[in-house]
Amino acid sequence: MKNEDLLLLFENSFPFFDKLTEIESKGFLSASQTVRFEKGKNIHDGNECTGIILIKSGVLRVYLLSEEGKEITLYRLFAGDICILSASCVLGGITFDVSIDAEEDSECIIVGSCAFEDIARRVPEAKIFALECALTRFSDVVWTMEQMLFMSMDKRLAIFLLDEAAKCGSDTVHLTHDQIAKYMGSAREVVSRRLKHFISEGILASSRRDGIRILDKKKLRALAM
Amino acid sequence: MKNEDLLLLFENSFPFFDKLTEIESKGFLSASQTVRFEKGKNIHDGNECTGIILIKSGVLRVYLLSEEGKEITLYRLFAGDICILSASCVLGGITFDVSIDAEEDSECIIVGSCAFEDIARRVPEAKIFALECALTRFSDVVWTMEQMLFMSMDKRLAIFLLDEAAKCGSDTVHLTHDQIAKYMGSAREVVSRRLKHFISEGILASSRRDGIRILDKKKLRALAM
DNA sequence: CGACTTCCGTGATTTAGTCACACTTGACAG
DNA sequence: CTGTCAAGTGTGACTAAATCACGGAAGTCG
Repeated sequence: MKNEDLLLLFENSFPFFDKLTEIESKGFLSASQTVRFEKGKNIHDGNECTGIILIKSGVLRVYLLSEEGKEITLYRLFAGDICILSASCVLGGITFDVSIDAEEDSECIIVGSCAFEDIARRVPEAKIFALECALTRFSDVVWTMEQMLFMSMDKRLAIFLLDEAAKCGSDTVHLTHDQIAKYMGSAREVVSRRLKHFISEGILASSRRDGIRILDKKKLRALAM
Repeated sequence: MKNEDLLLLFENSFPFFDKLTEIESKGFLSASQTVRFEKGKNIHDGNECTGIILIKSGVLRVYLLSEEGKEITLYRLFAGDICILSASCVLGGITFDVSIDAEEDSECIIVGSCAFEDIARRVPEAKIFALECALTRFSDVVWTMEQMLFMSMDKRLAIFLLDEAAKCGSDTVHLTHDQIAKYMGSAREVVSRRLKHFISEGILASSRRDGIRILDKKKLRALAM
């Protein structure tokens, strides 16, 4: 990637970028590297401080991982989004660890956390940006939590499928039951059974080749209410 | 409360306070009022923007409330703590609502959100302070979430009781089963049954008058691991 | 065509949450 | 010193969800 392109991208992605001195922005650029992750690959596992990740293309999944291997997806990040929790060391007050996987083949730019930390110390706008970025994720997490606690499996599944269909602009969702379970913090068997139930009601159709297709969006929406 | 005392309190509680001009700090003071809440009273219900709450004494409980009346406690605030989510309007990116109750008779100072918003716009340090404050709560919420998802009821209850005992510096916890259930996002019956189980194992003793007393801290700690 | 992997289906069991109702305890008015 | 009342607790029956333990189908590749 050419340096001018990178500069342009940073100007668009980081609102504080025009507050930096020439030296600072050069340092910022030189601490950045473009990285490709193939689908399914782990990007960050909570131990080291990977740095700030800017997603150029693809999808990243940010999740909690328990010692026993159970997962719950906190949120997902798409092209243009910025992942700040992979650089939690630059944020005072974050005491938990997340894991991050590439959900699709993804191209990202990683800004080393030290470089960012240095900027954040000197430029309040940069610090504010990072904190605000983290805070929008706070909202995502609370939404996930509310779903888990207050909604039935059927409702959550209906919401998930509708969301997913809307996101990829099609009525068909290409995900395995196991993936869905992990997004929802549930178990594959549970998802399978609920899906089977939906299919028997004529709401969905499913095949290995074609994935899960939504037949009756109205009924599904009614379930999601 | 005398104005000088309030000033001193603010200087100690808000690290950005010495960055304010005389006019700003006067405005800040005049937007503040001391309020007493009696035990059990609701302080904030998510709709209006109450303002920033500084706890002088007592305990506040911050929780999510579902439409059906189900609750989960996110965290609790004690003397010296600052509640920022009651002024979520000053934080960009917070899209959820919390409810807040006084868990004990509490004395608080409430700073009007408009006044704070005004300061935050002008003084980066104030904004950073508010965001960082919110972020430490983010960590609390994730911890709560991890407990709910990854731990058994017995383990969570053991952790809760040990925490509680440590907090009040005694081996006896004075809470009803219903309160405990609400802290843990569970149901009273479940808590009752698990407590009964603990009692039958000789880990706890319980009476209406004296509350729940921890007899065998070692066993309880083993359960909490 | 096997051999293999990934994904899915299903029953049995356990844990947790929900519902309905009865019992105990302590407070306090009469 | 009782009745009455509310708050807190105990318990069984039921449902939802998670977990365990399989076995079977469908695609993949040597």
